Amino acid sequence: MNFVSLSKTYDPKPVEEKWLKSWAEANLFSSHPKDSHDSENPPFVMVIPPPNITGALHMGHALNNTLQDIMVRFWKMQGKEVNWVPGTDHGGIATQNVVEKVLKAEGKKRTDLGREAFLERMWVWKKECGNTILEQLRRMGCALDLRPENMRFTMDEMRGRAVAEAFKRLWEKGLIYRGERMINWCVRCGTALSDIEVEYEERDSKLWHIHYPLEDGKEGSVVATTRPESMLGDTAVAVHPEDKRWKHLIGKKCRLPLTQRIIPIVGDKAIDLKFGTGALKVTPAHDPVDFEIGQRHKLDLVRVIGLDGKMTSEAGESYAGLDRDACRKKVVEDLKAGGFLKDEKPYHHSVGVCYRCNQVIEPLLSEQWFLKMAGLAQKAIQASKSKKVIFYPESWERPYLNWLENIRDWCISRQIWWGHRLPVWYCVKQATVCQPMVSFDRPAQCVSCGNGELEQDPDVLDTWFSSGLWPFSVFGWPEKTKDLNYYYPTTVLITGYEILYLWVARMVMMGLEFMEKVPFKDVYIHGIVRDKHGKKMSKSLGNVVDPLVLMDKYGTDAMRFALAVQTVPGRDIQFAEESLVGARNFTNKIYNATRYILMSLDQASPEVIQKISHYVSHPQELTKAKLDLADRWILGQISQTAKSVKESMVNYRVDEAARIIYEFLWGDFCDWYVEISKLSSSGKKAEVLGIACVVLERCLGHLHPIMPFISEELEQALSEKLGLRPGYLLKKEFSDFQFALTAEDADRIRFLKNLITGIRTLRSEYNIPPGKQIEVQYAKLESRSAVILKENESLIAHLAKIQGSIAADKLPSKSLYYPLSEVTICIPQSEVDVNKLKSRLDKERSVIQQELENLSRQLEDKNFLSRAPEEKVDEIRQRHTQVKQRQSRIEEVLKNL
RNA sequence: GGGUAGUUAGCUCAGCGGCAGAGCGUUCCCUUGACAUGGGAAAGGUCACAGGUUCAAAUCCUGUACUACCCACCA
Repeated sequence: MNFVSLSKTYDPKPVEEKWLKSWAEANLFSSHPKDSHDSENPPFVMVIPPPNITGALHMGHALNNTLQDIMVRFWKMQGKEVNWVPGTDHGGIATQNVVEKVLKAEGKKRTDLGREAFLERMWVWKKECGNTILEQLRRMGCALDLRPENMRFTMDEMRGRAVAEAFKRLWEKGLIYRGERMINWCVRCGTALSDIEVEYEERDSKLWHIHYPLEDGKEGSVVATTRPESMLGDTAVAVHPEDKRWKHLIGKKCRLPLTQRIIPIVGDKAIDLKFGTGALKVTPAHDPVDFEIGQRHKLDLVRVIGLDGKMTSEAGESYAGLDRDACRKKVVEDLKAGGFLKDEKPYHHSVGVCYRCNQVIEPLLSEQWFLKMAGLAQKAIQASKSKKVIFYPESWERPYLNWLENIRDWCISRQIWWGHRLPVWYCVKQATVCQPMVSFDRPAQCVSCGNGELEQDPDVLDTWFSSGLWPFSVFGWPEKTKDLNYYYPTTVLITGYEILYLWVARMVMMGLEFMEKVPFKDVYIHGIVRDKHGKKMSKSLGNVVDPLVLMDKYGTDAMRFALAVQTVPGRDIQFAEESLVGARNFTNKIYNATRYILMSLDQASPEVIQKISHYVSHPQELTKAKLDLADRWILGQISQTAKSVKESMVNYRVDEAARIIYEFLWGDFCDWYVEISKLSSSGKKAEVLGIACVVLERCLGHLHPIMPFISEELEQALSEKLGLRPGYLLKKEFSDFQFALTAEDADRIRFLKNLITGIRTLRSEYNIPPGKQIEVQYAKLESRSAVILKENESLIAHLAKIQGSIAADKLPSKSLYYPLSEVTICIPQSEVDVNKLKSRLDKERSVIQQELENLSRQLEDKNFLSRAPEEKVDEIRQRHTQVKQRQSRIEEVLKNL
């Protein structure tokens, strides 16, 4: 790129395209396993949370993958062998729903196609959607080896075998069982769900009070319910045994309204005396609590709601076939007509809904496959308590433990088509007699009777079952592969808190069960990306932002930076597009700073260039050169920055790292050093330009994990200009460079910055044009400060735009004054607005007065002097001296006005 | 009902024992030869509230209020 002739603003598009192509061609992101695991220098390994193939990636993915890519690039640059394993997830119900929606638009249902044809459609979808996702990951600059042969998919052959093997082992261990239980049924999706796949939503409804008369028609009990339609399946009324209102009824029978059924009134301690009427209608077939009560009292089960959400024939002639909602209306009407409805109160409560389609969940009794969790959870709890798994931030450990401690068996079977078919085979001839067989491939014959006609269980596994195996299935488990040996366990998992239980906890359990090692050492939990008002992004709210659009508009680096700098571990981001403007401006700043340095290099002689490139390759040599204060300062700053950035990165504080680089690059480097460098004499040029190049190059290195494109572009342009061997930043080895700023130098810089700012403030306040050269007098200058001023005369002149300066013994009259601790700055003027000057100084006086009082109080406090650390006391003393000096200067000026 | 996090400038958020910070927004000045996607300067704060610990609290502890989220079988 020709920086001199090209535009003044950075254009990310061509740069991104260029490097994406270049990185892919260089196969920069692949990893190769070593024969043995080196525990001294373990590889950095991460498996991607495989995106569901439900559509395009959203901002959550952008954040997740930005964070992962930052860690990957960072550790790669630290010289680690890095493997970031890419893949996608089949996404079970979610994906099936998406394709069903597409079919619906064509006027078809999945049942019209049949299982086989439908699955074909699913695979077509998988291919398209998978490619879209790949393209997005690529565009984001993710350092993933996305070649087809390196891609994993939860439903590819290898992962399929892993799933079947895991199922088989758990089955043989007796951890998987089949049974009829109360499960969560999604009427719309037509499948069972596990407990954590049910979400709860607050809804406005009613609480109906219904009179259940006694058998003989006399006054019985009044029950309270939110689900009147379920009364058709009631087989008892339950009251608390100690409830004075109702306990006399226990043992009696009542007549279930709208039916001919006679049901008992039972006493059960599970009843909450304070709720509703204190009497509960018991529907054992359609409510988990009622089911338990039913078990305790040996009640009948009457199923009135079918799998399709319609009332069954058991509901009675007038209701059978009605949709559950319609039935509710009719039941309420009928109760009203029959005089049974005693009350109808507005009621706000939470109802369970399907996490994939938002429809109300129907709890019902069904035969399903379950995985026993207690033992698995116990090991996962231990792993966390013994710090084998560490959460960042650690506040997520408790919810994780809490969930595991209260875990219930996992319903793993789903009645959908898209997923891993249960590896269970039945003998067609004698299904009830012969043993079911568990195997990935179709067994040749029935083990019990030798019959060859076998049928596979129609159910598929919960999509999270295969996800749970991901950290080792990606490496070829159950085969003992080289990959598995070298890469497992992985280093860190980076994911959002919304799938802590669904996924993270399951991976830990499965990893411990099958690999006997935790699947990852660290878990970095990030938040979700919300809109600028703090609302969750959703299609229905219309507040969804497409990462691709943002990348097009502001550049990928800008989007990545904006996300990175706003991400505090575990916390949500309120994301406003404005934040991208700031990030985009930052890319422009970096580009222009580099452009300026390249332009300067253009003007340098070949000898100077050679010298500079020597410095860039051997920065330590700079310390031997004759350095000015500003040179020493910026070298000290970059050293400090390097240290801080690394520390933040190691602790997953990507936001801190981003902020540190931003502040250094813009605040220290551009605003001060580059400006200062502009006045360097030609004799010193090689050193100053050399320092600028060294500092900039290192800064680009630190920036690379966060902003890979622009850093690569500028670094390579710089290398080229300096005639250095080109190479990717990712592979670049920066020699260790440390330069410590002395306390004296730090103090000198502080003084100079205050001085320059002071002069600028006066200029600004009194509308002295920035370009106008003025003269400054330094009144009552200390001898030490005089030396600093003398040594940095031209620097001050340049930055504060002053023409000349003289040291004065007394305060000159008719001046603008700006008292510092060490000197009083005076700008002589023909006309001075004394009142304005006075009011500012008065204000400063009161501020400084307050500060001085605070400092004095501390220094007079014996407890402070004896108990505070010595360096703290020294610090306060020093500050006290400075503030005191400044105060007396302010007083002096005020007296003179 | 239990738990977790948050409450700091107009907005979005850092800071988490030792001078209250950044970005955006606001006001003023500036086309200076990297950048107006820029430079310089300024205004703006009872760090939610009440107690406590400490020489010292925005920061640690306790409680209160509000907000958000998570968990739980409130019919």
